[in-house]
Amino acid sequence: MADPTGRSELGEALLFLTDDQLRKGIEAMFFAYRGFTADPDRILVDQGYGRAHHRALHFIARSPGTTVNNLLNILGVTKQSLNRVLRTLIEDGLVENTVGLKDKRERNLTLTDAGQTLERELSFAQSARMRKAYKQAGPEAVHGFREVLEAMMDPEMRKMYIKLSEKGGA
Amino acid sequence: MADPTGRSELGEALLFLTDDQLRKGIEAMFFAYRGFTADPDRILVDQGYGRAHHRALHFIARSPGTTVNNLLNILGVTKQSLNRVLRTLIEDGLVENTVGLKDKRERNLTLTDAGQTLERELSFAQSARMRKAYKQAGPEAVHGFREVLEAMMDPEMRKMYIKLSEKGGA
DNA sequence: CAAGATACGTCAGTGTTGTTGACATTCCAA
DNA sequence: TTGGAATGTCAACAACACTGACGTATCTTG
Repeated sequence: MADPTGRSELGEALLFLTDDQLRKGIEAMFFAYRGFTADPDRILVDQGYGRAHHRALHFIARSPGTTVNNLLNILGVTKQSLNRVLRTLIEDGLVENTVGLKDKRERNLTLTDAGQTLERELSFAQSARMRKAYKQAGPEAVHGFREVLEAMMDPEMRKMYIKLSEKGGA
Repeated sequence: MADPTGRSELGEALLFLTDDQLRKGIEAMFFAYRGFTADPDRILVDQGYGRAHHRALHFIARSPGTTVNNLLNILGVTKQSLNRVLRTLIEDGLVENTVGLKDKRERNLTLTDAGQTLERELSFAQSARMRKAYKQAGPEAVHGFREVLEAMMDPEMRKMYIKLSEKGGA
């Protein structure tokens, strides 16, 4: 509401769907995502890691004991790519890799204490920015924020997202 | 409003700032950004281009005649990195590079007809997803979406974003 | 048990995108 | 006019993603 695009012939109900509004949304996503990743990136550079390491740490922390295959589905990368990242994390003693109990083909991934420490540091940095943004925008805006993001996901990603939300969020 | 997190001891006013809510926001950004870039990426692969080419095309289309330096500030990469992208786009006849009139050190960048065609195709694909998400979430949600994203940007990025918004959006 | 499917890891090759370093051109100001 | 700053270009290198192929261990099914 209060949408000063100057084009009123469509009626106010659809003004938020003009090309200009959509373009603003696109550019907002671009610039915001840069901020979103900036703080963890700074920490990771010092350690010789990249964004891929952060993602792996995050989702292992989120689902301790998860399998490689599950992580693959969540992250949407190839196993070769993930393997490179996991290998360095295991070598550096941040992630532990144990043979599955039920199915010995599987590997269960967990964070070591050192891994948890780094993950919490990254999470804290990213959350701090998110908290500031949330606080500044207010609860209603946050609700809308998540509504739009959720509607923007591919269906399969949305399933993952909801599954994760339910797990931690009840 | 209507925030069913089940934890009421903090008082409803701050429930949207719990660690769990912040984590959901982080994961929503991650999954949504994948969707956000998925459609253009598919188109670009066929052409032998990447996401960097899309970004360059987008912001040249947005500010025809812009300089390399300006683009550098917007995109936040090194000039060498941008130059490689620009070179291929120029070689392929999608972007035109003319010596600056006032300052001959500068290069003014514009899209050729072919460049405009591709840029519109990419923009259309990305906008289509954004439109669907906007329509599904509704105008109020869209407002909140943009509020939060804007609050998440680094100050300098926010300046760029607002400057661009004003240019196209008046 | 034999055969096929599944889960994971690895090697080789390629492409995009980021980086640093070196350099040419142009502008501006002392 | 000369030196410094700004702008843009070329070259080499590193990080990280992808495809394709293969090997091993394990599970599942006929």
